[in-house]
Amino acid sequence: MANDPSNKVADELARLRGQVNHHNHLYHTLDQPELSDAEFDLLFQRLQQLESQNPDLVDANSPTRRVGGAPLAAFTQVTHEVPMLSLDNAFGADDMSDFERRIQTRLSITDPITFACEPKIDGVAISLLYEGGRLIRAATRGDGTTGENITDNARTIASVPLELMGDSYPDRLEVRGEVYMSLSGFDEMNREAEATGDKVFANPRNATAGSLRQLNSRLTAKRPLTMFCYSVGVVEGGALPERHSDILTSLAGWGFRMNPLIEVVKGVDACNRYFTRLQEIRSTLDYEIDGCVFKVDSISEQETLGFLTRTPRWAIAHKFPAEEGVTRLLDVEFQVGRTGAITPVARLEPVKLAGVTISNATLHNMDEVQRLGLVIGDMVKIQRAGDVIPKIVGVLPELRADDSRKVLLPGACPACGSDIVQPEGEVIARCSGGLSCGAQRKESIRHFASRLALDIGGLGDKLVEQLVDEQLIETTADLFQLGEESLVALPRMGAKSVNNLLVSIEDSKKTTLARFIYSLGISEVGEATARNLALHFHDLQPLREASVESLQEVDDVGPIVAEKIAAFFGQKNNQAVIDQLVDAGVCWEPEVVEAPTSRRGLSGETVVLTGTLLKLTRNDAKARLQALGAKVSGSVSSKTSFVVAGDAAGSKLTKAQELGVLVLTEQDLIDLLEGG
DNA sequence: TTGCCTCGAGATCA
DNA sequence: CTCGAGGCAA
Repeated sequence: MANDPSNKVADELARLRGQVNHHNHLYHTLDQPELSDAEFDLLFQRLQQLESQNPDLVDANSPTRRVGGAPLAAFTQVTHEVPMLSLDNAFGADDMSDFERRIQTRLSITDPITFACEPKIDGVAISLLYEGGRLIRAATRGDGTTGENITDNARTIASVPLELMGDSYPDRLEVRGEVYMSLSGFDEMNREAEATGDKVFANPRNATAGSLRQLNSRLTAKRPLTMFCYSVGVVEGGALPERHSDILTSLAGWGFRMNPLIEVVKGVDACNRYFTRLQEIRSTLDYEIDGCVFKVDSISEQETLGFLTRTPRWAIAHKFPAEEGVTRLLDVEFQVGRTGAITPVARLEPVKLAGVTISNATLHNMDEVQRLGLVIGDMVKIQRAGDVIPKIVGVLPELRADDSRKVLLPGACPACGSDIVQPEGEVIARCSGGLSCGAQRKESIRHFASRLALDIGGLGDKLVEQLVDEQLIETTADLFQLGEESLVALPRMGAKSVNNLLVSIEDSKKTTLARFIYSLGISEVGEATARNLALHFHDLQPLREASVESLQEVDDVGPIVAEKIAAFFGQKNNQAVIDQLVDAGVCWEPEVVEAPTSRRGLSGETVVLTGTLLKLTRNDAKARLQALGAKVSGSVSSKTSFVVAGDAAGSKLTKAQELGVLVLTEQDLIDLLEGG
C-alpha cells in the first residue's frame, strides 16, 4: 500500500492543505502574513489544481471550499448541547460594584475578583463545533437553545479554522464567538454594490446577520466576514485550563482569532477603567463595539457561582451610553392588545439613529405620556440603547410648535367602539369589549399561533387579520375547521400557501400541555407560569376545575394570578373553546418532570416515517422517536432531519431525495433507537 | 423595532 | 420580475 500512487497524491494534498491553512491563519487570524498575495495565490492554485485532478480525495474541510458550495434548500435546526445564554447588563459603575459584591458574597471572599475584560463586539453570535479537530458544524445562537445550521456559510469565513492546529485540543470542542464585518470591509462592499447598482446595506450588523442567513454560501463567501472567539461550549475528550484567559490563549494556539484588546484585571475599579479606556478608543476601531464584557476569570469560581435562569452569575455586559437622536412626534396612535390593553404608539418623523431609521416607538401607557409631558408636534429625544427598542426619553418643550395638540386617551376602543375603562389606581386602560372586540380576537388568535404557543408557521399577523375580517374564523378553535376552499379565495393565497398553512395547522395539534396552557392567552400567564401550571397539574382537566386556593399552591402563583386563572376557566365560552380544541385533535403527552441531566438525543429533530415498517409498528417507532425528543411529522419538508423509508416507500421518499434529506432504512432506525 | 433573506403570488412579457 | 408576508437576529 505504501507504494500506492494515490497515497502519494493524498500526502501531497494534505501538505498543500496544511500550507494554505497555515498562511491563511497568518493572514486572516494573526494579521501577520509571511507570503505575498501572489505567492499565496500560487500555492492555492496548486492545491485547487491537484484537487480537481483527484476529486475523490477532496476533503470537505479543504481551504478551497471556502468559496462556498451548492445552495441549501433550507437551514436545519440545531439544538445547542450547552445553551447559549445571554448576559446580564450593568448600567453604570454602581451596577458594576454590585456585581463584584454579589460575587464576593457567594464565594465568601473579600479580595478583589480577577476579571477577564473584553470589548462587546456588535455582530452575530455563532457556535462552531469541532470533532477530532475538524469543523463539523456551525450554528447561530437562535433562542439560546435551538439555532440554525449555517456550517456551509461559516466555512467561507477565513478566520474560522476548518482544522485545528496542534494536537492538544479536546476531541469534541465547541467554540463560540461573534461574527462581524470590519467597518472598512463594510464600506468597501457598499462602495462596490453602489458601483454595480446592487443594493447597499444599512449597517454592518444587519449585513452580517443577512450574510449568515444566505442559503447560497457562494454569496456568503463574497461578504467580508470575520470573527472573534470568546468562549467555549461543549468540551469532551480533553481538558481546558483553569482560567478563562488561559482557555482563550489555548484557543488562539489552535488557530482561533482573538480580540487583541482582551485583558485580565483585578477588581471592579480596574474593570471600570478598562470600560472608560475602550470608550475612548471606540471610534478608532475598525469594528463596532457596544460595550464591554467582564467575566470572572477562574473557571472553578464560575462553577461555584453558577447561573440564574437565563444568565451566568459570573459575567456581565456593561454597555456604552445609548446614542440619542431628536425628531418630531407626528402622532400618537392607540393599539388594542390581547387582553384589551390600550397602548399608545408614537409615530415619529423618520430619523437615522445608530444605523437604522426610527419611525415608531411604543409609549407603554398614558402615565408614560404624562410623565414625559408629550404633546403631538413636539421635538422629542429618542434613544436606541444596546437593547433594540427605541424609546422616547424626553421632550424639547422650547421647540414646541404653535399647532401642537395634546395626547388624549380615546373614550372608545379604536377597533370596536366599546368603552375604554381604566380602573382607579391602574395604569393600563382597557377596551371593555372582550372577545366581541375584533382587535382582541385577532390578538388572541395571533398569540395562540405564535412560536412559543402552538407555533403555527405561516399564520402571520396579516393572515389572521384577513381570516377574522372575512369571518372565516372567530375563535382559535375555528382554525382547525378551516378548509382549502375558503382559503384559496383569499388574496395572495395560492395552492401552495394554502397547503403549507393547512399542514402547519395539522402539525400544531401535537403540542405540550405547557404550550397549550400558554396558548390560551390567560392574563398574567406567560411562558414560565404556564410551565409551572403544567408541571403541577400534569393534565388539563384538573387545571380547568382548580379553585383559586389550589391554584396558589403552584410555584409563582399568588392570589392575583390565581384569581385571573380561575376567572378565565370560569367563563363558559372559554371552556367551550377548549372543548372544541381538544375535539379538533389538539393533544399532548402527559407532562413528566424532566430530570435536568437527561439529554434527549433527538430533541429539535423532525422525522418522517414512510412505507411499511417490518420489525416495528408505526406507532411504536413514532413513540420511541418522540421519547428521544424528536418531532414525528407526516410530510417531508426541508426542515425534516431524516426520513425513515420502510418497504414500498412512495412519494415521500422521492421528495426526501429531491430535497437532499437524509434517508434511513428501518434497520438504521432500530440501531439509532438502541444505540443512541 | 428595523433590516435582512426567503418564499410564493401575481403581473408582465415572450 | 416585483411585491409583500414570514421568520430571524440584535
